Amino acid sequence: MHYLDELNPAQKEAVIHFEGPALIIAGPGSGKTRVLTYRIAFMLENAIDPFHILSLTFTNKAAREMKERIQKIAGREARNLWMGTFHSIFARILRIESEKLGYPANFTIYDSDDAKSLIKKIVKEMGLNDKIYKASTVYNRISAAKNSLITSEEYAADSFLTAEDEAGARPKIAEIYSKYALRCFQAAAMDFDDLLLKMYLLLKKYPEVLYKYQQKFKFILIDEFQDTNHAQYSIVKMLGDIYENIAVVGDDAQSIYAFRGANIQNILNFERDYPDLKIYKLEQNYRSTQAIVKVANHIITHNKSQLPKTIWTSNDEGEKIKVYQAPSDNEEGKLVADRIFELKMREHLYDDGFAILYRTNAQSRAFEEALRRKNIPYRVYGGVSFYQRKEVKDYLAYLRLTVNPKDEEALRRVINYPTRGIGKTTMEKLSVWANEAGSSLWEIIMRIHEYPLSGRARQSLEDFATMIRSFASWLDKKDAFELAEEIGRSTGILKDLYNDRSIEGQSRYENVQELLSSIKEFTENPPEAPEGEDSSDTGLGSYLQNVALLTDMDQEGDDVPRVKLMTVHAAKGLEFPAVFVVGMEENLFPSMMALDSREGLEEERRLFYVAVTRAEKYLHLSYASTRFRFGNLLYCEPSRFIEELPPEIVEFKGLKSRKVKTAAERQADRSSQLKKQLDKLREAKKAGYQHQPSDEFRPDDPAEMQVGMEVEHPRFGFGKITSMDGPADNRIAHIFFQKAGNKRIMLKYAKLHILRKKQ
DNA sequence: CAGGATTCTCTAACT
DNA sequence: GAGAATCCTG
Repeated sequence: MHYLDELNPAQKEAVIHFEGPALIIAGPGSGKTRVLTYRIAFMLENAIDPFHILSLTFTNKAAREMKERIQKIAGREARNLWMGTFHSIFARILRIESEKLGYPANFTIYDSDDAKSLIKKIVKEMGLNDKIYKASTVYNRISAAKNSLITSEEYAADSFLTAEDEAGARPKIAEIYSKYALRCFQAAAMDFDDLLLKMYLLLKKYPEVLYKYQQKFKFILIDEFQDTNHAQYSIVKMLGDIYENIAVVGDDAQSIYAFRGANIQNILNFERDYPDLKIYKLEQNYRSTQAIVKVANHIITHNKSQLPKTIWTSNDEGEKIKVYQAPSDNEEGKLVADRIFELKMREHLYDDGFAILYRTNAQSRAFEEALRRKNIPYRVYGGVSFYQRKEVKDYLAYLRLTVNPKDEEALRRVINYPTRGIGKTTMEKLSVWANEAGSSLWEIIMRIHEYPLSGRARQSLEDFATMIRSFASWLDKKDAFELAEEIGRSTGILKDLYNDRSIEGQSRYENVQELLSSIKEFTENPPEAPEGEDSSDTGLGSYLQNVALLTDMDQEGDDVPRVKLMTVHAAKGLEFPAVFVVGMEENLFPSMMALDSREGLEEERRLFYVAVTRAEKYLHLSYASTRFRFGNLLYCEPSRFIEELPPEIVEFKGLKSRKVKTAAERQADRSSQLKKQLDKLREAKKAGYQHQPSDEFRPDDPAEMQVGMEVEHPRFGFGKITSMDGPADNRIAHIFFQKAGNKRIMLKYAKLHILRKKQ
């Protein structure tokens, strides 16, 4: 049978019309991957050169699997396809074209920890309050700018952005951004977002480079198009501008990355940008039972707008969807473990047929414990990933430094680990000199004899530099594994970790061993490169390029079947016979952060839709009435999403009534004690700091307030009244707070304590 | 300067 | 309640 005959008419259409712009709207379980694979296979069959095909996916795993499937149909030719994530493909091109941007080909990729740590340092150096300029806040702001293709210069010149920052009492963000960009450049490093921004700038600035890749990628395919952001779309649009052979596959109902700048509008823009666009709709679901499809369709109708489509299935009706209530988060864990055990016995499922999906990584704990108790093997995906562990990062930092000694984050991480007498004071001196000279720390160390530094510290620095350089001299002679082992030995980190015989110490040592064996795996089995490219590159540099963009999901599969635990986000694109969506509570799913806006809530609902549509046969939802969060016990109410389920196909287990609280009751809950605590924390977070009222704080009579007084506010801290206005019965004071900046305070509500009458 | 003790902070998702 | 940051002491 020819593979095209496996397709339904809609799928077939989408496969065989491979020229010109195409939008394939693919509902969950509608054979999207199959269409993409066959489309490429069909192209190869029709004499399209694989070197001319670029296929972009969201995970490395998806790319790898697709490539394998294409190889099965089309043969070896398939390895010449360019297939990968946006980030990894662009990183590859940027390495080739690096010198145009003034970067070396061996540039480092900073992960978000590296980026935040650098931002933190810059904030400190600028003498700013790190409570207001929190690394994560600043990072997010810079990241959003980059994903909108705004460089640091453009940012500083953009009056809207800077006005926003000033209104948020963070006027220095533009300055931090430009310093950050400079420091990354000096360190020969790019962060995740740079891989997009710099790629865009490269194509924009060098028409000949653009032309080269336009000619190379005559056919472009994009998976999960609903989750692309502005930068990604702009780049692809440029690349496809000559031939317009762009096929995108996506589902607006599964758009769950708006928080990262993903833009559903991209789908609409796409229609606008390509008027002769062909649209295909894949509406038949092959994955799930009728019950599950019905529930999913019903969920999504609560959202206001979406592209019209009707998902249907010819599968069996299947079991009703079950909803469980548990008294606490731990009980929820037990309950789910029990159900898994039961279902496994009753339906003869394997452990890897089960997935537990939650909203936040922190929720995994209760389930891990319960599964362990029942001896059910499981694996947690995501969370603190393997590559984020301290010992792994330390080890990798040595490897990074060997390849790129300018890498400031790597240098700082290991310059005194294991301890070699290079302390804080020395590092501060180095920083100052580096800033003065506008160069990297490494370059200062190279010329340390030109700087006034006393004997011991200087000797240590020189020894350190000699060691790193000796590693570097092995780069072309040893493969990644040999060199990594050598580095572990001569730096003493392997011994250091081995000597710690505590439980945690042993696990750290094991992690490092696992890292080493994954490096060995890489050298024995380097990822297949297209013909003509250096495919035998098993060196350290090549390994690091690979590892920087790996995620937890890309880790090797298991020998034993295991229950899978992950966030709903991580489950995108996956399917399981039995799915448990847990923690179905207000403020958790939907997340508290999302409740402020309609868009936020609708994204949560799409997320729920994604969770539900992962299930093939059995779908279970659960929630807990109490839960530990923030170290204290919270009373929880069921998620509004539970309320929205169609009652006729839902079974409520062990519940007195399926009635969930009314809006009024919900409002009442909102003012409960614990809620207040959380709200307070949230506000403090917004303001960027938390003021602790002093002991003698007591509110004074508002009538006494006058211009020029110094006052204390329980939240904003200390400040001075600069002016007052408003009618006598509603005086509004303008107060300049030392930390919070200017505020307008309504005297009749605010609690103010007078510190000094007038100066 | 190092290592231990203590305090602080954070819990939304991912490349 | 964990992990990081900071403080404290030898």
